[in-house]
Amino acid sequence: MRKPCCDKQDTNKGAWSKEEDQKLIDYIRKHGEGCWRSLPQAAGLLRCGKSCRLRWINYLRPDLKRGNFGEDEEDLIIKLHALLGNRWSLIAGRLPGRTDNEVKNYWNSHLRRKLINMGIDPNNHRLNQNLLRSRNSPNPANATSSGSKIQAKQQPTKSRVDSEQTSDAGSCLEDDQCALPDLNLDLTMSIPSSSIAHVQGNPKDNESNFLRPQKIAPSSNLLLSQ
DNA sequence: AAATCCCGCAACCGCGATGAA
DNA sequence: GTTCATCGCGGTTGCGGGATT
Repeated sequence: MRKPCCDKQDTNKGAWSKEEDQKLIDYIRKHGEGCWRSLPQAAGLLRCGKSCRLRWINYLRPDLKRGNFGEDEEDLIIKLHALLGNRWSLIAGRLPGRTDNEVKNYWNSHLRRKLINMGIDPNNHRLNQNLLRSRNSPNPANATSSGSKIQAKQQPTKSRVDSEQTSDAGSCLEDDQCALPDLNLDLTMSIPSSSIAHVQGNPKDNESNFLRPQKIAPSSNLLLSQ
């Protein structure tokens, strides 16, 4: 049994009711986001602040797109994952109306399997060595990728046992044998003018800023060319 | 029709980062 | 420089419902 995230005994857990949703929406409409710690009490909710924040960000925000991912979105996620690894918030930041949780779930439930069926290791985006070998072997039956559902079912169920979950995808870009050789992942950012002075003063900050998604201004221009 | 399996999604938890005192 | 409170992220879990047996 998991330990509760909040010490308080009188906080609700689990699925949100419509009333709770409405309270949260009403409160944020009036007062805006922020100060999640004190929000539940102020809004009359028996929830911890963390839970409120998550509910708002992942489900209630008015600018959320929801619905199925388009092919262009799928492509973008795959490319960004190849470059960034499991930095879901950073990836979601390039997909308007999508949340990190949504992108993460979609990756784990759809895209991972899709790549596997294509013979690509979803962790490092390289062609699966076993598949490469079997493709070279005289028995073509080994190389087939049909029957995707059956193949998927042979995978250990998601992360529950799956140590593959952790990704070193970012490193594949340094490798000549990356599975996506035609991919030009020229992911560059234009630094907001207000922060240029800081960066110029300390060139090493370029890297650290890039790896710190929450520090990237929403207006940052992350260019992805192909 | 009932039982079981499996998938997708919402929500929770732990932990690192950050900023204020 | 240290401590503490809070926020935000990524990993993980659990439930509901559809698919399969």
